[in-house]
Parts: sequence; C-alpha cells; structure tokens
Amino acid sequence: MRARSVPRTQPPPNPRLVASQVRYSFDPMSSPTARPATAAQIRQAFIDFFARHAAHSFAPSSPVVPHDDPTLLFTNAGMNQFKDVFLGRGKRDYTRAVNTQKCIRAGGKHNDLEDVGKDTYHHTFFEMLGNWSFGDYFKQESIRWGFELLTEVYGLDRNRLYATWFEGNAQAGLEPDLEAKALWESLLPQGHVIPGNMKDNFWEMGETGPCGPCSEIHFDRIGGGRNAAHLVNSGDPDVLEIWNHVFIQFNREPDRSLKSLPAKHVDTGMGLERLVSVIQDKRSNYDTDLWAPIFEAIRLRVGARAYTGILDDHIDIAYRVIADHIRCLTVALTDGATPSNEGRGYVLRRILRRAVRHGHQTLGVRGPFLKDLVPAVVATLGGAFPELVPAAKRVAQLIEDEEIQFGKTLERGLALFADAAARVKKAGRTQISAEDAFRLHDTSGFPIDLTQVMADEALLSVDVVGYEALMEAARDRSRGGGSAAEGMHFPPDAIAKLEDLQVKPTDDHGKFAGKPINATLMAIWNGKSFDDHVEADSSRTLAFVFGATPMYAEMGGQVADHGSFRVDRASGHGGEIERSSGGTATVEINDVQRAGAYVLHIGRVTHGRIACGETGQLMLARDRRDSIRANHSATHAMNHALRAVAGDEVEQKGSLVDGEKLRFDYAAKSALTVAQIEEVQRRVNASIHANHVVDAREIPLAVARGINGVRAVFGERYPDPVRVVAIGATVAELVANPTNSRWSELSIEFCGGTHLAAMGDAKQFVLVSEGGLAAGVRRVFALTGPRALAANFAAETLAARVHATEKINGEALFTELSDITKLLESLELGAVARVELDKALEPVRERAKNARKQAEGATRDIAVAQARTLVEVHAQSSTPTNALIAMINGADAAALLAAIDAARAKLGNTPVLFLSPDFEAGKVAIAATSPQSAIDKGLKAGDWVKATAQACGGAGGGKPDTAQAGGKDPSKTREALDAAKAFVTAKGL
RNA sequence: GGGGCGUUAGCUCAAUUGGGAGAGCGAUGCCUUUGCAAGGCAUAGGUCGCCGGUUCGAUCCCGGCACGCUCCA
Repeated sequence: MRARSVPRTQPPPNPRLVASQVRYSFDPMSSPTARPATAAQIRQAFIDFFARHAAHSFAPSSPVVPHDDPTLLFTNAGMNQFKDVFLGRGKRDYTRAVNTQKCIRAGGKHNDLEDVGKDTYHHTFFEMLGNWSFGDYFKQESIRWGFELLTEVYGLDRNRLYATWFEGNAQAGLEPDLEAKALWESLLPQGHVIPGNMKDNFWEMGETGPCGPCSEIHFDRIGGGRNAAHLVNSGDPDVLEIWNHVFIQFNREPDRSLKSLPAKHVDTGMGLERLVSVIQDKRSNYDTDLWAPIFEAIRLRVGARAYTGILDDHIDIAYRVIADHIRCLTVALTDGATPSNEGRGYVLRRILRRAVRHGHQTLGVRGPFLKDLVPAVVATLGGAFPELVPAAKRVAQLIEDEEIQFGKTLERGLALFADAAARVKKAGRTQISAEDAFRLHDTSGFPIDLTQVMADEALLSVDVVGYEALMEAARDRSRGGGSAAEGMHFPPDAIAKLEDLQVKPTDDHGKFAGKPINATLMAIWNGKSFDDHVEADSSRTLAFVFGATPMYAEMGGQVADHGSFRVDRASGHGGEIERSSGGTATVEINDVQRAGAYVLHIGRVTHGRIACGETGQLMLARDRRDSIRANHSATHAMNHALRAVAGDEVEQKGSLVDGEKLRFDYAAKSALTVAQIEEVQRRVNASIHANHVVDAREIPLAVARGINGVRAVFGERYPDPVRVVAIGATVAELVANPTNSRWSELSIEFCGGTHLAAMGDAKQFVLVSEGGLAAGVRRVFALTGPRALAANFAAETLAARVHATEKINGEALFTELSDITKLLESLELGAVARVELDKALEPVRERAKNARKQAEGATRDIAVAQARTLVEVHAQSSTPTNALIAMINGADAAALLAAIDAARAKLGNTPVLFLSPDFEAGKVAIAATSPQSAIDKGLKAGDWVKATAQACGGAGGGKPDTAQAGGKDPSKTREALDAAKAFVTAKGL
C-alpha cells in the first residue's frame, strides 16, 4: 500500500482523484499558463486544494440513488451524504471533507428538467464541488480558502468577484452576519460586498433542524472595471452565483425558535459546470470541454450539422437536451436506477423520452440512438467517476431497451392521434378537443407539446386551456386519495431530548441471540412528548425506550421483531400477595425502529399501569423470529445460487424478509427458465440438507473486503468493522485464509440481520414466483420451513387430482377442471410445480373442451332435427304465412337459435317461435324469428318473445327479426305457448 | 401511494341502447398459371384475461384479482 498524503482519510476507491497523484503544477506563484484549464484539471485542483493545502479527507461521491433516504428522489446536493452528521445522528472519523458529488435535480422539489435546453446553465445532472467542516473550522477559514482557491489557483480576477452576507432579520430574531461581512471586506474591493435577505442568505434544511446564514460568491463574466453589484441576484446571466458557503450554527426547534448549536458546521457547494464556464471564459456551460465531446458524438451519430450554441435554435436546443439527458441517464443507470413507471425510475423514463423526442422530431433520427452516446459520456466523466466504465455496456443495453419500448408506445399514441384528428375533421372542426389531448397524455404519455406539433402538421389546433383544466383535475384526484399510513413520528429533537434526559443509548448486543432479558423502561414517547407513566389503553400507540433489548429493529430489508414487555410486581415479594391488575402490566410490541442510537419499541399497553424506571421481562415472539431467521439465511443462499445459475450480472437490488416469506429483487436481463428455478431450488435445498453452518461475526472492513467471493450490496456504505455472514464456513476460517478459491462457492455477505445457526433449520426451500418488476429488474418470492413443506404437499395433492381426471368424463370432467383451476390460482405453490401442473392440465382442458363441444353439438343436432320435423308438418298442414309455434325438447338457448335458423331456411315467410322447458334448471328457453312481411304487420320478434316469456315468469327481448328470451317456470310451458299464439292472433295473423 | 387506459383467432386489431363474435395478414386445402410472382374459391382456428355479481340472457353493466401500458405524487 502506498502512503496516503492525507491523514484520517477513508480508503479512496478512486486513485485518480486522490491528492497524491498531482497532474498539474499546484503553486500559487506559478505562471498563469500552468493554471488548471480543462474541466478535469479544474475538478482535480479543487480536491487537491482542500486535501493537500487544508487537510481535508477525500470523501468519494455517493451514488445519485440515495439508498437510505426515502425523502430524496435523487442525490441533489453535496451535503446529502453527510445529512446524518448535520442532524447529529451520525459521525465520521474525520472533521473536514472534500469531494465532487454527482447530483441530479429532476422530478423532486428541485426540478430543472423543463428548463434544460432552453438556457445555458440548467442541468438534470451536474457535479457539485464541496468542502465541509464538521464542528471543525468555521467562517474565517471557509471564506479565506474560498477566496484563495478562486483567485490564486484558478486565477480569477478579484475585481470581478462579489460576495453576499446575511443582513439579519429582526422579525425572526436573527442578527446580521457581520463576521462574514468583515471577512469579505478585507478581501474584495469596496462595493463588492453586498447584504442579502432571508430568502437568499439564510439556509434551512427543512421545517426544523440545522440552519444558518450563508454567503454566496458571485462572478461577473463581463468585467472590464465595471461595478456589477446591482446585478447580483438579479437574474442577469452574466453575473452569476458560483459558490455558496453555508454556516450552520442554529437548530430550528419545533416551536420555531432558534437554538445555538454547540458544534458549528460548514457546508459549501460550487457547481463544476458553471465554474468551468467561468474559468474557460465561456458564456454558456455548454461551450466548455465538458460538453464538446458529447456534442461531437451526437453529430456523428445523427448526421446533423454541428452545434452552434444559439439559444433559441431548435437544433441547438436538441443538442443541449440530448447531451444533458444522456449524461444524467448514464450516471443514474450506472448507480443502480432503472427507468420504470414509478418514483425515480419514472423520472428517468421521462428524461429519456424527452431526449428521444428531440432526437426524432428535430434531428430526424430513427430508431434507438441514445444508447450510442454512452461511450462519449464515459469518456468525459469516467475519469472522475470510474464506476461508469464497467457499467457502460449494461447502461447502453438498458437505454436501448427503453428506447425500443418507447417506440412501441409512440406508435400506439400515433394511432390514437390519427383517430382523434379524423374525428375532428369529420365533424368539420379544426381543434383537437381537450379530452383527446388529455387522453393522449394520460394513456399514451404524449406530452401536450408533442400533440401540438402533430396538430400543427395536420393543420389543426389543440384546446390547451381545457387540457390544463383536465390535468389539474387529474392531479387533484391523484392527490385526493392519499394514504393515511401512520407510523410513529420520532423527530431528531426528540433524540436530543433523550440525550438531555441522560438516557443512555439502547444496548442491543443481545438482539442476535434474542433471549428474554430483564430490561428497565427508560422513556415513553407518545408521539409529541415524553410521559413518565401510562395506563392501559389499547387504542394508543406509544414508543418505549429500554436500557437494553433483545429485539431486532427493522433494518436492511429485515422486518422488526414483535414481542412483549411484562412487569410483575407481585412475583418479587414471595408470591402470596394477591395479583391484582395493579401488580402486573403488559406492553404488546408490534414494531421496533431505530432512532439514532436508541431502539424504539412501538406498541400498546394492554394491561395495568407502567412507569419509567420499572424493570420487567422483555421478550420477543420466538416463532416469528425463527421464521425470519430461516427466511433470511435462505435469502443469502438463494442470492448465491442465483448468481451461480443465472450468471454474474445478477445484482441484488433489494430484499425483504419477514415471518411469512422472502422477497428478492435483482438485476437480470431475462426471466429465469423453469430449469433455472429448479436448479436454484436444488442448490439451496442441498445446503439445507447438508446442514451447512451459518456463521456471523464482525471483522474489520478492509479484511472483509479481501475475502474471496464476498458480496456487498451495490452503492451501500458499510460500517467498519462490518458484520460478515457466511454459509458453509465460519468467518474465522475465511479470515484465516482469505484468498482460498473455495470461498467463491459459498455465500458470504455483509449483513446486519439475524440468521440461523445452521441451514438445516430452514427445513425446506421453495421458490414460489418469479416475475418482472421493471425493465431489467426481476423479483422472486420464496418460502422456507412449514410453509415450504405445505406448498410442496399442496402441489403433490393437486398433481394426484390432475392425474385422476383421466377416469372422469363429460359434465363431471368440466366441474373438476374448474375446481382444479381455482385451486391452482389460490394455493401457495412452488413456481416449478405451478408450471408442471399447468402443463399436465393442458390435455385435460383439451378433453373437456371437446366433451363440451360434443355435448353442445348433440343438443343442437337434436333440436335441429326436431325443428325439421315440425317444419315439414307445418308446411303440409298450414298456409305458409301462418306462424309456427312449437315446443322442442332438451334444447338450450344456443340450440334453439340453431333450430330457428333451420326453420327459417325452409320457411322464409313464416314467423317461427320455439320454446324448450328445462325442469331440472327451472328455466324455459325461448327464441323466435319474424320475416319482414310479419314485422310490417306488427309482429316483432322481440315483443313476441317478451309476451311469451311473461307467461312463464320471465322476460326477454331482441331485434325485430330475431330475439330470445327465458322464463323461470317450466310448469307454465302450456300457458307460454298459448300466449305466443294469442300474441300472433292479436296482430291479425 | 392514488388515478386513467387496455387484455377478443397464430399476429395486428374491429364490434353500443345487453340479444346469434368479425376483418386484414398468416395457416391449410382446392382452382387458375409453362413456371414464378400473384389471383380466385373454400376451410380450420375463439373458456371474448381470470373470479364473482346483476339479468330471462353478459365480450358489453357492476365489484374483485392478474398482467401490460400510462399519468400524477
């Protein structure tokens, strides 16, 4: 290992960004020609400056997909990965940090998506250079270093720099930041230091929490001795903010008051793209060397004219949109996101489609093309973010798949549009209705501007106002049905209060053993404040903090334990005392959550009265825990088996382990075949039958990473030491010989969950379903233990039943098939068994279908034969125009219609009505036909059957020439026939 | 998390007051043609996604579920 120049740094995964490898001459006194000029040099100079010159640790950019912050769609600022530090929940082993952070601002609260392409500086993806102090240095160093870097390293003219400071706000009780003001006045020319208000110069993270004044550095692109102070924060594109320094010195309390923080922090952010444009003296971010190679790649791929940098030129807009979006997509997909129909995946889908549309509409490309631009992005950013390089192929594939998918959606939408346009023209109008425009948007994802473009081409307009109204209505509907899912709210200041109350962090080292312990109740949180004691109230959910706990809090995809806390005051005094309800108390716990260093036991007091300071027995629901353990260990074994069977590209995307089942999401390009599912099952069960040892132990992260075959979840930040869970060998054996090639055949994962001692306790493993979740992501469900055994038993029973159908025929076969089909749908079965049963059922279905057809054919033939006889008799005994009204035996509605057809073929001018009673089913089927000549005289078939059906307790209807009906009372068949005749007579026929 | 739309023959899709499931392409057979390309005639192929409800009667109406697309948060 080479020596690192910076003490206390984390192991840097990206050697090219580490200060020890200096690729330019860093010397404040050096000549201007040696100054950083390219984007790569500018980025590197920033990191080097803080790392070498000011002893900052290089903290690599976190992924743009935040894996542990559900409030955030994408990483959108450099401080995101340090949020826990600012909130006082977490710590780092350094107090100064520097990096360039990958950021995406799209879809969330900060949404720049719609602006991209129209101006020179909005991006969905950008890099944020930042330096941080965690309770270390403060305003003086931050401002001085900022000035030094800009002027001496980057060589910016101090006469073109402006700085703002917070002017204070008496109403909010905030003093002006005179310290920042004085610091800047000593550095910048007179008149370049400007006061700012609450909006521009006071930063808050949220409603509550850390906050403080900030100081922005602005740059005047024009210069030339002018004073541009009046243009600062005025929206002038030539006087722009480049760097914000936030001084976190207060905490905003829930009552809106401000409390001074003991540890003051610095959080700064400077957009790299903007900085580069300033240093390279370009008026647009897009004119820098960050974009040129991507523009060139676009030009070569689509064959358009070169980028000319004109703001309102359609082709140049398309260039900017595509270049911006492909950067964003490449980075996001590399970090593990995938385009999909919800959440951040949906934001990515919109971004991709926007880029595709500009390519197709403006640049005239056909077919997938974005995928071909990935290499250009990797070429420009791969140096700073080396993770892009190995992911490039996968990313390009994902993009291509999505482009193809969009092509299909577009086609459907185009058909819908053509239909709408045709209707408009047919109606003699010129405007596409709001309903049609909204429908295109809502069901086919056609944005309104695309609809407008297409309408223009068809010489039509669009009712945009109406469309907007419909959109708003849809939004309201969408919002209206919001969920009322309520959890226990435990804000950061509650943690602080616990600390104030001298409550020690919960000792949870017993959580893996899970044995009942005697625990002391330390605090009761009612959702708003802490209580000293509470009475039984099963309608009230509370959070309890104990001195120690054996229970596992929800974490890492494993659900929380359930359990109970019992105080038995009588038992401590010899037992003879009457055990009134005052002597005992019970808390039922049905959720366990972590909050900082505390473990919250969430539940209800079901019995008695309980107070802080009391001691009792805290125990967890053992059966549930055992199921969870079995499912969790099986998840590891399955993860390993999946990779062995489906290949190394299987990458875990998430998992959920609870008492009933295990769920596992992973990246893969295609579905598992039945044979592969079988093989995965076989491997996991082999591990169970071999009763492989499951061992877990904490070891240093560096040692753990060195073990051959170890699996870590993508993008996850692991603690040091890290807990390693191995199946098939003890962790001690792994550490003793970390490079042993045999280890790659074992499941070895970083995991903080609870596991079995040996795989045999899982009893059985069954994979119950496999399916797609989003493009490139699959999800499997599986069972272990009794549930797995039950699934296997159910499959065997059902298979026997399917086999037994060989001996069944006719109607019975039909009902049996229907029963089996219902069971197949409702039972919990293995995926393999399901497919096999389905296959075995195939010939049975065929047989049942034929039997039914044969039966239908037979009844139809019988009915038709009867009809022919009746027709012959009628032809001989009546005049042709007299109606034929008769009863047919054993016919259903379909057979009667066939009989009517047969009769009509012979007696074209004769009205015919047949009916057929079914005493078993308690029904009478009726059908009739009436020739035009009879219709003209008022004999409409529909009315005729209706009158007939009414006579036997039914109803019916139909067209004048043919109709059908049904009665409910077969014993009134005679009356029905009479009614039919009477109806004809009444019409004078 | 909440909406919208869709699921009909091997494929692409039609089918309104709820009353007999269709077209084009493809498949098969026959005819025409020296042959090819093609043309003509005919035939087969459907649990109308699944389950329940309303009704004399449901592809159609209602409820639930599955799958797909899509929008909003």
